[in-house]
Amino acid sequence: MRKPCCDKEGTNKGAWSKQEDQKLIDYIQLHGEGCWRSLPKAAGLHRCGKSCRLRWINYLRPDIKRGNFDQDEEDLIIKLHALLGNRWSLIAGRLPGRTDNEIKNYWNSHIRRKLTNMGIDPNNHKLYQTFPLPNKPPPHSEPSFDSMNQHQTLLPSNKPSFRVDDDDGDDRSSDDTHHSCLLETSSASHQLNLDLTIAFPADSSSTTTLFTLAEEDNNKDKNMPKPSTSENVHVDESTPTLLLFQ
DNA sequence: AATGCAATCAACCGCCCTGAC
DNA sequence: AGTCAGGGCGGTTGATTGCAT
Repeated sequence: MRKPCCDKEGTNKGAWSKQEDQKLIDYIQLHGEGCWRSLPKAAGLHRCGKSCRLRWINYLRPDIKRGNFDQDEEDLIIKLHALLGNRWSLIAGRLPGRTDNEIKNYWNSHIRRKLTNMGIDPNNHKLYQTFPLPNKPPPHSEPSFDSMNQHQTLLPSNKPSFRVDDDDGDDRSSDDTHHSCLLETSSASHQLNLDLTIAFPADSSSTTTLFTLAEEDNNKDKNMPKPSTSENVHVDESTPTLLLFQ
């Protein structure tokens, strides 16, 4: 039986106070990161070590970039998500100053809905099927592309007439399909402008193709869950995957 | 002004991986 | 080889905020 990561009794939970933040900052500046389990006691914090780690990594680190995501970042997230799926830490690794938690939240609150409204399934980055459902009107009025957002770099040239599945929110059952767009070639996919010659927001020297990123991450990321057969991100030149990224 | 609802996001939870022993 | 602790990750929750009625 696994021991809990910390003693639930006597530990604070919920929002961090300024004093707690300062204690954590002071301690880490003095002793550096690491040893999270013992850190709270040493720093005089009544917090779980994991909570301290999260607080530091996501909010207190000096190199955290706060504020809204710009369009380049958003485009990059979408493209990386198409390639990597919900591997937020990997995606975050390509966005300097952004954390996995922040990107995950941004994805779930902004991008997911935006793609859905554009007629793109956020889970697999494919256009929704366009055949109409008999006797079933669209769940709500046709989304207005103009009202959605200013930028439409992913926009297909023609918007779909119907959406089969609204799927706004429940993605739990579709994990297996994260990379399905990488594994098949549909005419719809070809309409997506997934040009990779994008400008990286912070580090232009890292301008490279996602093809390269995928290989690199596959090689270096030992933590990456073993992909199921349908989830394999491995880039194989024989697959149609690259058609999306050429 | 009050209320209800939706959106946002900080934080927690539980699982998994890795390395040390 | 097996066990355990530490750390990392993705999914989910819940408090807060903003907007519509």
